[in-house]
Amino acid sequence: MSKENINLPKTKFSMKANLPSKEPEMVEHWEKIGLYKQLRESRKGKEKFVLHDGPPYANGNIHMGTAYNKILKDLITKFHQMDGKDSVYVPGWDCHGLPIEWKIEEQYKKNKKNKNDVPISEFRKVCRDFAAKWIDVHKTQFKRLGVIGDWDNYYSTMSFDAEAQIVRELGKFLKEGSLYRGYKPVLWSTVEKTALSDAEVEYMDHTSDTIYVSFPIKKTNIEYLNECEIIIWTTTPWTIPANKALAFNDSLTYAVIQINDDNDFKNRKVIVAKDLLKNVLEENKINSHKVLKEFKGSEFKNTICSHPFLSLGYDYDVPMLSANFVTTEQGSGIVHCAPSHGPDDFNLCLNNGIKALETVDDNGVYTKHISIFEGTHIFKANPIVIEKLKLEKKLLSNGKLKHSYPHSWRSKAPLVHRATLQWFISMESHGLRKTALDAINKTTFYPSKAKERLKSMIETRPDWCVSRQRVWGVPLPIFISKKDGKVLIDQDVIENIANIYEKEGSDCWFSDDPQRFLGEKYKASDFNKMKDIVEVWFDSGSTHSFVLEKRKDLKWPASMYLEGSDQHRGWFHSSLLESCGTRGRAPYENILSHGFVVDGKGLKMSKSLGNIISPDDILKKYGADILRIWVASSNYAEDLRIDYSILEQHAEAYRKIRNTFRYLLGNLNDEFKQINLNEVKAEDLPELEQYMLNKIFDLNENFLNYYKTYNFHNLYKELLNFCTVDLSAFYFDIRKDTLYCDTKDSEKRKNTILLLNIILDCLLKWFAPILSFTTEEIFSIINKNNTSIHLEKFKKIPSNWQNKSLNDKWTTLKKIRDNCNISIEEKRANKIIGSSLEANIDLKLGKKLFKIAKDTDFAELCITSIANVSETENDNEDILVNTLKAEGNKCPICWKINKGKCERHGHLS
RNA sequence: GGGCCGGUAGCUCAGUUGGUUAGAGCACACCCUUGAUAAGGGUGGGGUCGAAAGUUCGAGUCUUUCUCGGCCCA
Repeated sequence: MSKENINLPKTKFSMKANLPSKEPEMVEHWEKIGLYKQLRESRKGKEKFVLHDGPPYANGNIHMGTAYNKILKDLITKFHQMDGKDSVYVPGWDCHGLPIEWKIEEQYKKNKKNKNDVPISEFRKVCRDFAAKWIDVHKTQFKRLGVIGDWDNYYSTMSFDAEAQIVRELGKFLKEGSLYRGYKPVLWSTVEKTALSDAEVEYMDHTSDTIYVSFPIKKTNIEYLNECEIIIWTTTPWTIPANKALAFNDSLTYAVIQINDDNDFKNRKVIVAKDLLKNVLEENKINSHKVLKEFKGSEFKNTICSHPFLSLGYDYDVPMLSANFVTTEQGSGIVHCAPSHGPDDFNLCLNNGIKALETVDDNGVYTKHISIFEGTHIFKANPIVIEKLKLEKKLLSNGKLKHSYPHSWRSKAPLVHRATLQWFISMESHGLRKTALDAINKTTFYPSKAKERLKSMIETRPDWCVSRQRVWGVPLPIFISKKDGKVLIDQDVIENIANIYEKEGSDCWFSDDPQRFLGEKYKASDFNKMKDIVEVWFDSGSTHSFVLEKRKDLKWPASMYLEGSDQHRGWFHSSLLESCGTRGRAPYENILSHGFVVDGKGLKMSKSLGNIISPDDILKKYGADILRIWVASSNYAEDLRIDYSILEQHAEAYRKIRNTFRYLLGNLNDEFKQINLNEVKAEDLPELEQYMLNKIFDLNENFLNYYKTYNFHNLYKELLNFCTVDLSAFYFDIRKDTLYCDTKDSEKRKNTILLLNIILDCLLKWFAPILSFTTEEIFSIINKNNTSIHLEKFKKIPSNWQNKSLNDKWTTLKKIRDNCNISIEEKRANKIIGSSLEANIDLKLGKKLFKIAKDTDFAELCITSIANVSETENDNEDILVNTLKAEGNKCPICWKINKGKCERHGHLS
């Protein structure tokens, strides 16, 4: 008998995917048909879902983290779009900032060019071109991942309208009065007279003067602390004149000791940490001492000391403050704090109401705030400080220490922490912190634990420092009166500047006559123009204003912000503060934060570990759809593991899914027929088909629930299991007989074809957001009109497909089927049979089960030649299966073994 | 060093308010099939739930400590 008499599957849809070569063609196709535009038109007027893109930095090739982020965004955008919404996605880029500035400076260095010889506006032009170049590179790379968005009308923080709007936003804080001037320590080079960023600092060995200094206790709640002196140790004696506080650790134990040696400190009572006592005694060569008392650091609360230079006019209080940065690594366990000269010191003092002052000027010379030392260079001050401490009998000892110390990369000069004039947005003056915390409570977080993370950061963060002493950024639009040092606050000036930027960008701030920005109301000669730029977090924190609010196709607030969990301190944070400060609420309704991409063992990717995988590697080897499966199947609430064995697993799953589609297309001979689901008369179909409709209904319910809660890894698992368990191993396997061996006009076969059409339709749409390329490939086979799967909607599944009692019944039938398979397997292992069609099964069921299963054709269900079902005497749930070798001859068409004629095909045995 | 989060089969993930013998798919092994064929089916092995201690009649689930990892901060 020839094969022409049976209906074998036939399809153009190849088993081999060839994604790396096929996908780029699809990207072109989407571009050619103007898919993004069509998507917008197809949902005109519908409810908007706006996922506002967090701008990646326009620098360097994309890595796994960026690829993950963009694909996840694309999944979500597509899910909402297919759910019928107008799901708009406008990609953006973050362009200003130090990393680019730094890259350009490096290029200059290579070409022996000096940044300072180049006009700022020219330098900025090079930065601008650099960012633009990387935006182009990124765009191509993101499109290759299958990400659909408004690539032609992307946003960037360096566009003229963005720079203009950033000025307007700053203007709001300025007008309100929450933007203020203050001091903050930065790493400063007194040689180059400039602040340096972390990237410009190199650590080298340096020999410092060290001193042990005593601070007499002036006021205390604890009796035994009276008359005692606190001992501190420092490697920067020149900061002593700037001292404002002392820091201790609550949890450390401290000791009061009396020194008996015959020197300045004879009979004086000093305090150091117990764990450091031995060390202090040795270093200060104290030979004779007595421990008088031990106590917990927490007892220092409310203690106030006086400055060692008290008699020289340093007559202010030096409070003792609790700080967990105090350790017993070295020193005395109590740290001297000069808020102008150390970040720890600065923050601790700031939190305790002690403001930093400008104690040292650009050149490294003490200012008028430091009496006695005014005019002295700090690098020449150490011997003087030591000398004066000795005279005041406050110096326990001094010495030298060679240690790692920050130096300028260029001049190699040692750096110092120096308080500099900076601009801050106050968290308190206008209730910003409270507004932000309220806004967090009104936002939904995925996963929910992210809420606490953002909250605790907002609760404890200091005022927002928004100024930077750099050039590649939006200049702070601030003028200061020469007469009284007051900040010029005038909405007209702000608007004037913004209008200028809108036309030509912000480069002109550095080159043009200040009068141009001030307008006619003020005289430029009366004002100093600020040279600082705005820190880039303010740029990106303002994207909601110049993207969401300004563009007609978007909405404010965004439906969702989605970024890696590091952005709790970054974009989620800055956007929240900016928006709460200017608009009183968060610029987003939902936040989704995802973990970090790590290797297969959970370690972060690094050059030294050699575990880096680039998106490009994966695209070349597997294709974007495999990467998209990885994104969909991973749980973003945790870190995202990836290595080649994980990818191999997903590639395997992909093949399974692909073959599921291939079976559907093959048996439909690529002739898909759109079924109106509401017209399907479920009750007229065989039970197996009814059961499958019920499965589709259930799956669809789960699918929608999972998608609406952004639970993609469970959603994908459901879909995959449906393909493997319900379709491939069950429905498809059972219905092969009907599809291949029944005539085309058989009702049963027609019903199966109906189901295949329905399943193909649903499956294609369910998978489309994830397998963007493969579903498009299939769609192009069954739709000749040059359109796209992504313009479709999810199918609405009729509720009458749900059939709980039938589902229960078939769960039982499947259990019986499992038992049959075990029995068949036994005979197979014993070489009595091979194929299951070589078996007949004799099934004996307990009364309960018999009642359920008596009308079921187990030959069909278990793919055997014959199956008998009978009842046992028991009332229980017995399942007794006896598998026998089927006797007779094999029908050449359906391969069933029969003693007489084949029922369907009539051939003689 | 500090804060937060996490660790369930080789892998990706389930595991309700603490309650039978901790589940699924993939991978693996063996077998069948050769009419989904670089496919398909069946059966099976595999886990001291990161470690230890505690609370409890009972702990993957609660508490503490430790350990490993990630993010942020210093």
